[in-house]
Amino acid sequence: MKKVTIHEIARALEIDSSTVSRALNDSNRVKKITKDRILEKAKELGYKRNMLASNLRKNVSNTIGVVLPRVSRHFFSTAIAGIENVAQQHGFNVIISQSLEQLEKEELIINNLITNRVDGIIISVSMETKKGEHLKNIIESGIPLVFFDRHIKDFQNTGKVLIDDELGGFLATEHLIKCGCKKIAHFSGPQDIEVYRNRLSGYQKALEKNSLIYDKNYTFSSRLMETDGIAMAEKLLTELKDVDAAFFANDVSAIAAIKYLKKAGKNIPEDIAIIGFSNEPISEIIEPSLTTIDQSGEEIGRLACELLIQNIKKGNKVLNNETVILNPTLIQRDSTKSN
Amino acid sequence: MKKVTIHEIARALEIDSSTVSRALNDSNRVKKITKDRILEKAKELGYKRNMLASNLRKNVSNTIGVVLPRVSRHFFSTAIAGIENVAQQHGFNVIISQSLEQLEKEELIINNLITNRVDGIIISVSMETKKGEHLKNIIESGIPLVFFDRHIKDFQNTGKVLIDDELGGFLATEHLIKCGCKKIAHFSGPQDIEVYRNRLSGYQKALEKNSLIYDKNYTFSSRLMETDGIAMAEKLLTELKDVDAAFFANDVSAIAAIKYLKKAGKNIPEDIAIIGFSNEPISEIIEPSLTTIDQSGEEIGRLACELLIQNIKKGNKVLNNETVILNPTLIQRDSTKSN
DNA sequence: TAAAAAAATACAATCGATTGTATTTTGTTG
DNA sequence: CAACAAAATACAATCGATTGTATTTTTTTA
Repeated sequence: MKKVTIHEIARALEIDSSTVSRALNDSNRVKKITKDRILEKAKELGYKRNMLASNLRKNVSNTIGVVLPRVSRHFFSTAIAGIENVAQQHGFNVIISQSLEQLEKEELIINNLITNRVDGIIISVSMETKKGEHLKNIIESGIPLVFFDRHIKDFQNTGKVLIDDELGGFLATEHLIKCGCKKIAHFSGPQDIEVYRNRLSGYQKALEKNSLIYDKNYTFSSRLMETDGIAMAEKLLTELKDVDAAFFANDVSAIAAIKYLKKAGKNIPEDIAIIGFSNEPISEIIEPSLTTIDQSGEEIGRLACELLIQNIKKGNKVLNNETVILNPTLIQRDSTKSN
Repeated sequence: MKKVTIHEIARALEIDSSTVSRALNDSNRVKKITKDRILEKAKELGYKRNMLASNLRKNVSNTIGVVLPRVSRHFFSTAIAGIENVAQQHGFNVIISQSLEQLEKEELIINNLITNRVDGIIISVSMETKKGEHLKNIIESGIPLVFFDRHIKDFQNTGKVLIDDELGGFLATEHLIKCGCKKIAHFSGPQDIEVYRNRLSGYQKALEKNSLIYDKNYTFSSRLMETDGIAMAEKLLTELKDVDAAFFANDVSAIAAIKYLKKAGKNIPEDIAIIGFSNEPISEIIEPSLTTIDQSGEEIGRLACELLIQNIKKGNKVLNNETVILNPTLIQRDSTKSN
């Protein structure tokens, strides 16, 4: 097996390996002619720099770790696109890991990123992540951290790029109200997750502003998977017959509910209006197409990565721990009907 | 900033760093009592092993690189799930990179994986990848390589895990025939891509076996994007009025066509039966739900990873370069009607 | 209890690249 | 062309962990 190192090259040319190293890094301490000879020999031998060694010595890794619940969600995959774009522009590699909403997996991943000495971490935490003990390790290891979307409320010393979920919840709810709905149920996610609390709070504010009564018996929490959507639809058909609109905190559950309600003979939006959150691609395909809130994943990814790289470059200096908040937008489709 | 190394621990306990290293690796060359002292001190100081150093010394990276067109496609994200599962079981990390169907990006990624000394690579190549010069580098660097799904036909010295696309095309077409369709159009992808050629060939074989005439004027090629699906639907409404069934080589185009045809007043499957390929989640959501071919991404990922790890463990020995071929299955839904 | 065997620990080289400092070579100038 | 500056190159330490070998300590055995 090939094992070409700078020492191989040095030996072949009868020069010192330090000169080879400098030549390969295009240092001006090496004469042009020597440089050329070295580069040629390197190509000839099929030399590939060993990043492990280089990074160990330089105490960097040139790599950004991205941790998120799952890559298959549209919002996250567009965020990845944004992150990769920016990272590439600055010469960083990106490694992506999925927590699959499991805290234990997230801990493993984080530990792994730390031991692999990534230069920075961008994270959107799992549904099971309440406190951030494992995340504190990141800070203690001196690795810059940026949250995006799902964050931990009181976590200090990190940048954050968030969606104004309260505004999103508000927009969704007010839209339903404008459609003439009077009794609006809200199906939220785990309440120890900031984003879901905020969507709920936006829902409350919209009700309040429009003089509707907030009744906590019309608010539910679940993990918002497909099965949860079905369970909620079932609930709408039985216990919640007076409800004329439902605001789901994500599209997946909203769509599962729509399918179930249709099968049960309900008309959407006439009998019950439905609104989701996230603007997944399927929300456009389902019939009726789903009114939802768009979060601009690409932009959030881009901004998170820019903030992170800014902090990586600052080194030990005071980091930029600002919180950037993006505005979500309402995408009106056929599952709600404004009159 | 903290910078705890085994030497820190060694100094604190006035022992040698080699003993510390062995203790942390649970070697039986260290007395239980010493081990305990070391582990305790390590925890106290917040020690995190530096994988860069460890991997450099051991000449491994414990990491598998995965290269694929895009993580947002359902097939690929399920394949990732399969890969991650197996990798985790064997103690490997996975780093995922997207080529976004661009050869240039794929080359950058590969180079990067090599310099980062990953232990093995799993790849599904981009649409632009015809020859595999950049992939040869992988082999030359002694890194085991496994293709999955999209591969390069004559590439030697690698494992492959493929879908039997010809069978898939055959199943799809024969299903349409069994539904009583007589005139079946096929909308294929770029013909320089193996998988699409194979699906076409399965289509031909099914026609032949059932004594239907293959007419190449009823076969078309495109990149199978949404717009292509619409263009094909348009064609069905005008030039191809005698067609009573259409086999699309992916779901995205099939769904775009269904939407267009419905809008034009066609009944599916009565007026025209439609079948797709891939079993994307939307295919279940659209109305009528789309009959399609499932590729079992999870399994392909799992098998690819198992094969790769097998080869990684073999070290320098002769690798297992078998080609595993998986059978796709027909998922019957409402866009076709068997009688 | 002394010698031999076994266990525990220390020493030192190593992985491959980088980098501060020392030395040699080349170039410039009076 | 001697003297000095500048350029090019060599030397050697280093990053942090691992590991073969040497040494010390403990245990076993005769």
